[in-house]
Amino acid sequence: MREILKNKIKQIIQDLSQSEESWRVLNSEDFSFEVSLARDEKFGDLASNVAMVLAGRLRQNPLAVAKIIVEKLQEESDPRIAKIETVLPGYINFYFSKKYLAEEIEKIIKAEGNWGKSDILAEKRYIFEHSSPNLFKPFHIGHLVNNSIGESLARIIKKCGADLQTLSFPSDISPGIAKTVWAIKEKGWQKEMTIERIGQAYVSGVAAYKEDEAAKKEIDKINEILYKKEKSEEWEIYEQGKKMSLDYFKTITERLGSRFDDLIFESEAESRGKELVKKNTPEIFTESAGAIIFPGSKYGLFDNVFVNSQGFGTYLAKDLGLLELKFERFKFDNSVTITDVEQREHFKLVQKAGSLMNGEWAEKSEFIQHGRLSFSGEKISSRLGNVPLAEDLINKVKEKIFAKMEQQNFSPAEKESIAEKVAIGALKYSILKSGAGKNIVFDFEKATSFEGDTGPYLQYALVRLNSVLKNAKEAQLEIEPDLKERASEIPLVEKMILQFPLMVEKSFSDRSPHHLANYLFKLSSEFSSFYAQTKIVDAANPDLKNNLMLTKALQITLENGLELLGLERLERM
RNA sequence: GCCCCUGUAGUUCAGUGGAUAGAACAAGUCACUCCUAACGACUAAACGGAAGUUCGACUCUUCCCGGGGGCACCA
Repeated sequence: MREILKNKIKQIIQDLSQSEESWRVLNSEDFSFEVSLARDEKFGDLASNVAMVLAGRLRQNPLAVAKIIVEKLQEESDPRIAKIETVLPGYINFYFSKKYLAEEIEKIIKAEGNWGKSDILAEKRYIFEHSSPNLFKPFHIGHLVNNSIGESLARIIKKCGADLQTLSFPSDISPGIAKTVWAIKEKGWQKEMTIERIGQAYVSGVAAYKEDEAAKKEIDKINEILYKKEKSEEWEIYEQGKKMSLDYFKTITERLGSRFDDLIFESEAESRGKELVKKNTPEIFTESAGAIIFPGSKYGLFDNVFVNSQGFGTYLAKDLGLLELKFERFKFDNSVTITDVEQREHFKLVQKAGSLMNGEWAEKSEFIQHGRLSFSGEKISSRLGNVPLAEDLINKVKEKIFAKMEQQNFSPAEKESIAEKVAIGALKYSILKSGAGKNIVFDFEKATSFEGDTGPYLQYALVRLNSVLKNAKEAQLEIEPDLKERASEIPLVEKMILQFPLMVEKSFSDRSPHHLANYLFKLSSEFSSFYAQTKIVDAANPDLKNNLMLTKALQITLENGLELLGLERLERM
């Protein structure tokens, strides 16, 4: 509809610039105007600033310009538009007709799971890399942020029509891993290795490396063994730990709702990256103090080591190797990688170095960042290191939900399943509701509160929608289109539904699901008001059929929306 | 020190150069025998500072102040 109106207005301006003397100035000039969603119900449904954009050029009063355009617009009537008005300082506001809205609602119900789909990325192939774990290190809440945003963006990109594959890049080789292997061996834990013990070993290995000279030497030796893949006791510990860490990674990411189409390991990328660096020295890289560095300072960045003086690739070389591996293994138009902001500058380096080797690599690769977490209020205890583990946080939230559900009669299994979905939903939503690149202040009380702008609020709205529809079914009220116009005013929530696809696209173009999250919250909130005012399942209500259609369309919108955020949908809670 | 990001109610966040800067939580008030109150209605409360560009700036530019990140062998 926006496009239709915009084109009509364009046509009018073109005609006027040919017929009217005073409009001739516009002829060759480039100007851009908008037909956008009205920001408030009072301003209609769509609004255009075209008159204000033109007024300056025409040296005419914006309102007068608006009136001329509206006059032309009204020459042929459109059944979809009920009213067009001009308002100071020069806006043109459009109001949808009831008929148009009823038709749109019907389309949504027909589209069902496809509602919200767009084709802005049709025919495009994407690979999306997120949730890359450090094997041998615990999956902490930083990973939770990466996973929540990454998973949601991946789903949004798919919804925009792209053919998308997901990828994760587990770190399975690094000095940190050597420290962990050393500690496992030292403690004799290889016989009874657990994921918990691996986490503890990482912490004590790191400490020993700093404080104990002898340990440092042994660890450096182990590091070499691991990089060179030498058969040894340490290598066996490593393999066992790697498998266990990887299984754990799969378990936790599946619990969060993610599955990966493929994994590329850092060890593989390391050897590839190292070769690349060596091959391009001294043309692109240079030797310095026994290491090979990329002279980023030549390009306004900074110098950093790609291959260290021991001859091992640092993570910069690994990411370079990964670039080559991606292009070798996958066919795609765009590759997106999401990492923590602390890596922002480093990826500029990788991208610059990559572009010097192969222009296509940099052109088709995009590196985006999510914000960091900090804490306020109650501290979440951490069993390992100083960052709380994702699992501990989820479980802590679950406890609060169990407490809240005490009075309700759910079977233990049902209770468990609801608590799990609500807990993960609460955490994910608290991450997704603010801009993806912004730092998040993680307040335990707020992140786990179930009131207001929260995941559970959205899930609860859906539960209510489902419940209303169930009641309607039991009362044998059919959901069917009714061409009779609504007797009452169109509720705001009905108009808001139409914005859903726009929010999906906006979330994609800003690479941030928060637009969708905020929209779904506003939609749910508006529905809650409607629900409080209107008894929907009421055979005596003249708008019964319209209300049932609306409820169904809302259910579809919220279901599809929650799916895109990666929140689980619930029948009851 | 240099580079990048950021600064909106008490708090946590929204806000395509345009119409009265929106929410949520906390505070205060009300409602609640009715499709699940994890709900609804209402009140009070904010653009870090200074210049500039513009018909018009929270939004763009510059400077200052505050917060975060990066700057050589960790990722």
